[in-house]
Amino acid sequence: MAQTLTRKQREIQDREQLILQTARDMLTERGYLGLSMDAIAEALEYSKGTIYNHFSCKEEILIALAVETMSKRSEMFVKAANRPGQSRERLAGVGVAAELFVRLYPEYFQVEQIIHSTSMWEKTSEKRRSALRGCETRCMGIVAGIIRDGISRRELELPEGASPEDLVFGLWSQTFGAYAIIATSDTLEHLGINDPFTAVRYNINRMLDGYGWRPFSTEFDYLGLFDQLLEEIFPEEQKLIRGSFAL
Amino acid sequence: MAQTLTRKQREIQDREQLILQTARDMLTERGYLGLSMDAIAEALEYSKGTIYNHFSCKEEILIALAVETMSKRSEMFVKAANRPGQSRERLAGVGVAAELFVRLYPEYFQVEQIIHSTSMWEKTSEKRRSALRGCETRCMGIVAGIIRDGISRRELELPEGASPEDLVFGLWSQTFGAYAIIATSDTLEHLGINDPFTAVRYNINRMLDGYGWRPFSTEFDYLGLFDQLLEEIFPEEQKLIRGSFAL
DNA sequence: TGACACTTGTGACGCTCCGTCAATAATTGA
DNA sequence: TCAATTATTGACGGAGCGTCACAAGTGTCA
Repeated sequence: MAQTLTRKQREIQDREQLILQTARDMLTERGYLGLSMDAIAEALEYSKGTIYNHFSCKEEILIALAVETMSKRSEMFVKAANRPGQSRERLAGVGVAAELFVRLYPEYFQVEQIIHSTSMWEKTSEKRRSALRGCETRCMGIVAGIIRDGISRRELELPEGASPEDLVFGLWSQTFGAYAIIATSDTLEHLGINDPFTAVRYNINRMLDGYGWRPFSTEFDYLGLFDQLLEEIFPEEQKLIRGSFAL
Repeated sequence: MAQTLTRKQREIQDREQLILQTARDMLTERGYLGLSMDAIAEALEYSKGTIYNHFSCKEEILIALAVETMSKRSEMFVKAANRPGQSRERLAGVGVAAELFVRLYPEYFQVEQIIHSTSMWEKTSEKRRSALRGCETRCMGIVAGIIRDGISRRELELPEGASPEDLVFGLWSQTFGAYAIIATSDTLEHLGINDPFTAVRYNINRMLDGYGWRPFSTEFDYLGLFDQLLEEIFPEEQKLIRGSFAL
């Protein structure tokens, strides 16, 4: 009985994964408007009611997808930040993780923007919302930790009145903004931006130089380090994006 | 007859504005999901068909709103860039315009994100799409122009392989990302970011310092200049946001 | 002025999708 | 075996989009 019960429960849990996977595929292939509860039910050959037993509304599915993906992201951040080295090198590792992430999960930016922009936020459960916030906080915490490490190692001094979080915000906006622009503009080339990913790396290095974070990008080849870290920390993931440079 | 015809045409044109205004209000008040064609028709006491004579679908209204707003933005950019002075000062003026813009039209970020994220882009007319791209290009061109001016005045040298557009991209991502985050997170304080707008100004200055754009922010009080420019270039608009600091 | 062509406005209609819920089927426990 | 509990179903109501045949309004000219 406990046997059967758990089997059933396992079955249900597996189905939840199945639903999410189907939803993710639909979202990737046919966009937000192509994602419908009826379509998911039909694709999985379950009735709509069953889907609703798992997720109380469409938004719950979306936010669940976001949580799934974001939690992968924070794992990648941890992995990168754990590599020993100078503070700014470690931050470069996190940068690699961030860039790799958007290449592996380009649909995430779609999901995130929809969640935040369509006033669906309120309809979602507090549990999932806080899970998502948790991932966000964790990612930011990792970066803030590296910054504090840099300060204590005297590789970086923040000016009066600036908190590590302000710098985190700078890095966050820079990357988020850039990746969101990259993901939503079909072409940046007509604007004269031929290699946006490199431009992001470059601009961030300039900002860190401006903060006086040593060694400066003039003294150390961070751009070279990037590729090196990519192979070193994420050998598996790296394979997946080989040759898909242009996004 | 020409008389009557033009009166009618004027009437129709006025109605177009009325529709857009109503749509904008609805969007601001009740979010994207609260915006419906039926609701607009009812609010204006016209039938739905009449609304559809103006805009062939909901997305057309959204993109029309975006064009309207973006064109205001590019006007503000022009106004700011025309102020004489050193290149970096002039860029600061554009920064003021950009910040003022998001405070005056916070709903724009919602609209832009929806347009790009819901696969509605394809449904809109090429005419409006290119109008929107035009505004975008214009804004970027202004910034690129200032950068080129800085280079020719020898206040800035770009490193090998970097184009002015790459720096424009950095400024664009930084501001876009920051404002998008500000607009969609209900609170940044719990993350330790108490004054995000100042943080943006600060981070951008650091990036420009990193590029070696003189005078450096250590030599010149750009943060003070910001407030000064706000009063000088946009005295009218400034009044509108008085006291609404926190967004 | 009145008949005719043309433009503009209308709202019922068909369709799709969301989320519900009473009815039905399956599973469990005794 | 059978009653209680739990899971599943799909018809249904409701909301919104976009269409289209028809109605109302406007201008033209004899």
